Amino acid sequence: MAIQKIKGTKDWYGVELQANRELQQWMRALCELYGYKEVETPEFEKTEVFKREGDSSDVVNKEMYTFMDAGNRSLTLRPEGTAGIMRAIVENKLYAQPDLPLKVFYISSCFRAENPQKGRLRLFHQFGAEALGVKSPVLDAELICLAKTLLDCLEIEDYKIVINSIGDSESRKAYREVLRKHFEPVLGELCEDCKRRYIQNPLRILDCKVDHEHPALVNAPVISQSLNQESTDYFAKLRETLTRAGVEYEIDERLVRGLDYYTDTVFEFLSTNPGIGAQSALGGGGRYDDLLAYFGGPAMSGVGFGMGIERLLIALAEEGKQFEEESSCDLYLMCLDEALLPEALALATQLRNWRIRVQMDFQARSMKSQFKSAERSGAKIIAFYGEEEARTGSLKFKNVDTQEQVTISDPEGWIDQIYSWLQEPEEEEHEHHDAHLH
RNA sequence: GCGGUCGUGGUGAAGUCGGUUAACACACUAGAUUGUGGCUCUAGCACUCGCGGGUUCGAGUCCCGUCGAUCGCCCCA
Repeated sequence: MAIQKIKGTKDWYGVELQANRELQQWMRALCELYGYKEVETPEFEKTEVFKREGDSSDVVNKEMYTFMDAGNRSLTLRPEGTAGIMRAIVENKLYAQPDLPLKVFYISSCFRAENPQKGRLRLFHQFGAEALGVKSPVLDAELICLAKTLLDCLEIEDYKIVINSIGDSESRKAYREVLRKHFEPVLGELCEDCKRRYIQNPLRILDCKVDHEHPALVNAPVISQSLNQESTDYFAKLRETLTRAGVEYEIDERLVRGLDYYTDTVFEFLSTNPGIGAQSALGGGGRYDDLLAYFGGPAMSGVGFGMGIERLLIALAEEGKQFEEESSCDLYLMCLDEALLPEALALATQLRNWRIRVQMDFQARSMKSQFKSAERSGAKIIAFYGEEEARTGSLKFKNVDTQEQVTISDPEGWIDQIYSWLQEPEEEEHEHHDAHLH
């Protein structure tokens, strides 16, 4: 059997690749607008970059591609963007700059050993931004604005923003205990998953789908009651700032996120389109107070978010937003005699030197076949090169839309003719291949 | 990692209780039409049904395994 790609990976080509690139252009353009600079870090790092002491998240504990190199060092393919960025910031002392916050962004591939499904691949792409060195709810809000603006620019409409505060690590620890106490009496009535969550991470019981209606869940204490004054004020300020910025959001007291390093602010961008599948989070992020220090940097607080590029693509497709396949050819050169092929290539090269996108036939096939190829290429102009033209040192041009034909012997004249035809905007739609995203 | 569904050409797919030549459509190639396409007509286009094994006189059809896709769980972007 033919060799197949690895499960959960994807080959990119055609319109989908084009759509992906277009997305990335928007990301870079917006980050420039917001003053975030691009950073690129290696695809793999020492395992301890991602795996930190006491980390309970699945992403880190069971979904990493970890292997030993020849020197018996444990290396890991990055499962998320933030950790590598933190390491790079510390290693290169990027934090040592007069103007804080330090604002960076990345577009990178990530690897997670999960079972694939819609919106979840083993090798996927994340766009993320991080801002370090200033702890302010206003900065949290800026990041949310950046992510929101991206979705708006892409014309994604079916989404909502949910936010929450999970407080500092002490508040969270306290809340965990409150929850354990709350659920202890009814533990026997909860599902198997919840019994496990009770031990591992009681916060997760809150968004259980099975026990959703259990009175103990409905009446569960909310985290806001466990927050200290500082965190409560911080969250209030964030809400105020978002409202002032015209950002609509919901508060979800049950929003807890999968990575362990978050403190205070957490947020998610959820697609509300029914076609998105079970993996409806387009992006998410939050504040982290202790991450930079973990890597040996100063005790700087940061905020960041990540967005799944593939998920954005799915959301766009599900909302019926299509990318049009661009024509990649201006002129199709028809060569009518096999003996003239070398000369035809010379002509094509000459035209290409004038920045005209030329495709040509390499087999001197029948005119009919060449016309078909020309049509498929999307070229607005066809140039004929056969015995007659070779004899007179000329080229015959045909305007595909108007059927107009002229024979021109002077190369300067060729260029003038081609440019004049190409610059005329053709109103009539000439078979624009509607490009679906999948 | 676990569970459901699925796997036939370049594409969409038909294939009846296992029965011998794998339908149909689109696309593609060639010709009708030897320097002007998009219409029409004609012809061609799957030594083989994801892969491996088994049952059988006979398997695309049944069984087992495996790989992959898809949907969901867990979890996450």
